[in-house]
Amino acid sequence: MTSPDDKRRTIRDVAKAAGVSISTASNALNGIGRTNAETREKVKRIADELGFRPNALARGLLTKRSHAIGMLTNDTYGRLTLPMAAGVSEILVDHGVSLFLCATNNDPRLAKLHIDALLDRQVDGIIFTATRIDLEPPPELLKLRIPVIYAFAQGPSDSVSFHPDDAQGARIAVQHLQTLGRSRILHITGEQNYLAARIRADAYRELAGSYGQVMFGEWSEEWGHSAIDAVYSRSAPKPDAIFCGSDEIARGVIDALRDRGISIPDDVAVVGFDNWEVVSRQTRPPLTTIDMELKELGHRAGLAILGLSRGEKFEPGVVRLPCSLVARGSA
Amino acid sequence: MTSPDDKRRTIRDVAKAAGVSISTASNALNGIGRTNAETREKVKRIADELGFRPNALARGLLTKRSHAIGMLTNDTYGRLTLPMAAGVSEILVDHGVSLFLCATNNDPRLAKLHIDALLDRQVDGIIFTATRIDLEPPPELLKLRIPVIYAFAQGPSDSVSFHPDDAQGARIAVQHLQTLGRSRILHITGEQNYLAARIRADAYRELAGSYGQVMFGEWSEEWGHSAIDAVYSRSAPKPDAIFCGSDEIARGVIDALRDRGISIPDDVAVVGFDNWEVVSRQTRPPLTTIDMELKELGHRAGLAILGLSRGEKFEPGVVRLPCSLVARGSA
DNA sequence: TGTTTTTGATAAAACCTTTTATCTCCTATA
DNA sequence: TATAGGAGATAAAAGGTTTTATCAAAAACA
Repeated sequence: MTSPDDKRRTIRDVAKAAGVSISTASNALNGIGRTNAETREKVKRIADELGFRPNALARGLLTKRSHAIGMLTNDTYGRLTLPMAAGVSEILVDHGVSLFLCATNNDPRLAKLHIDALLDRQVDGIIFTATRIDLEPPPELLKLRIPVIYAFAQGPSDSVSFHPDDAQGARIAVQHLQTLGRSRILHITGEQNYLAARIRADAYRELAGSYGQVMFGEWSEEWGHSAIDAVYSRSAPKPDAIFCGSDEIARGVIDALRDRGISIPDDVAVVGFDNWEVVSRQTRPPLTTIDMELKELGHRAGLAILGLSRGEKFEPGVVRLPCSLVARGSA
Repeated sequence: MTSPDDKRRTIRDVAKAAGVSISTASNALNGIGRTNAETREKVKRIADELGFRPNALARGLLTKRSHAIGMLTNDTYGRLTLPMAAGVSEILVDHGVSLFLCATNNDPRLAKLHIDALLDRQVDGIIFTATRIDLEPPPELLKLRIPVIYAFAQGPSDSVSFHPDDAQGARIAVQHLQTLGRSRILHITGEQNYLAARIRADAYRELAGSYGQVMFGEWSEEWGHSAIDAVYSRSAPKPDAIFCGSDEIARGVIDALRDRGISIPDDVAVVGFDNWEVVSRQTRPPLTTIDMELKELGHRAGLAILGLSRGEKFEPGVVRLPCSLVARGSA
């Protein structure tokens, strides 16, 4: 005598308890085929009573759809990746699809290992995410039989990628400052070999007028500091607003300005980029900044991979999702 | 005529190409049963040439081991969770086990949804992680047939949990300050209703001597600020060192001390807690702080769940993993 | 030479579902 | 009345693997 909870119930148990065949039980539960409404209800009720849940492995083996997708990411500390993963997950769970998380640490060998494992598990698709747009995805991804979506990363030309609209984000930042009456707007940003930094800088230049000037440097608070030191140690006319390439840079900028007794936003207005709340909420004053809507980006990527895995077609190319401005005290 | 890469190769293809039966192919590939060394090599070679990889669904269906485990987490912004997930993943990938990531957003309904999905997929085990130790895990976890590990979270008494050793972490912080010759050490920390905060505070009190004083507040930079304001607006003797409950608090403390022209570490030494590099590397001076070794915690949790899923036994209870001190400029 | 072991290989069952093809009743039509 | 058609149910195949039981041939033994 074994206890009733000893092992999982199978559809065979349900069928036997309902006094029908396995196929009838399956049809009834899935609501397909020709089934009498009465038996259908009975089977469903009994399945419920027994706590029956179909074995996803068996189902996937037969239907060739595992209802799982893989997400490849190259970072571990996750300021960019995790919001996206949360967005993806939110969409998937609503569709009964689970998410494999694979951290590749930028190691091609590890990436291959993970991709193989995902294929072995018959995932319905793969989302590749990166910490910067212009990062090469692992070559193994290019020739798969399953769909691949690139989020915050650049896929090959016939693939579909989702990026934040960096140019639009830069524009709304500059326009916000101009609406506040600022005309001498400086742009302090990160490394020039980041595509996103160049796109933002270009968009900024289009609007900034003759005063416009871009200072490339690093993605660090320290660089924000030293950039301000540089600006105020030269004789050129001083800015009345600064658009920063990241919240961290903005934090350094704000700290440096405060050290000089410059009032924010009265003397100089500051706008950041990222809306990384742990930074942007903690500056004094709190930082007005650009939000890349990473969770929404995850939503879109999730919907896309679901659609593709069902055979829907998507226009190849880069989809740029609009950024939004979060107004706080600094501008 | 279909192209050779049209679909995945099955073991049947390998068997046919090698001129052996399916069972022989299986035995050869897995190195079990009685197989001639020569045929074994041949089968392996041909499987390799064909790029054969076994279907994990079929294998899991039969062996009842899916070689996948689920990780339940309640946060989305991931400062604590993601390093742990990376640690777990590192261990698992070495053992050919994949990781389902489930973000529950602290929503019990969502947690149940995810747990059910994991069970349907026949995961070999579940790791529950949280953002604070004293957070109730979802009740569904308590009565599963598969093993559950609690990481950074408190399971029932017969379960196995992994926590950072908060008491030891607090002790090495205080001892470090004392080694530097400081005797008036203050403890500024977060909310008292966090168990971790209370444990650290208790350990601190044991060592701090008569000057010892704990200021509970919030886990924010702002609280660090206002705590310093409070300390310096009263007439009591001033501290020569401050042990902070988080790096964010420490950052607020350092900024406030600098505003007052107090030199760090000469006048006041500061130690943080978390080693959240984006904060601790950016303070001026850089922050000496306690690292909870979250990745190592992930390693241990991963090894534990692997062991349990193979039927090994683990002593129930809480395993406390030692923290380490990272010396930078502030103390 | 006849019998028992050992070796190597295989057929078939099993895992749990879904789906196709079949089958049995009934009812409606000619 | 004979036949066609439809409703409802089912047996069986399929999916890809592992494993058990079986089998044939070669080797070892008496």
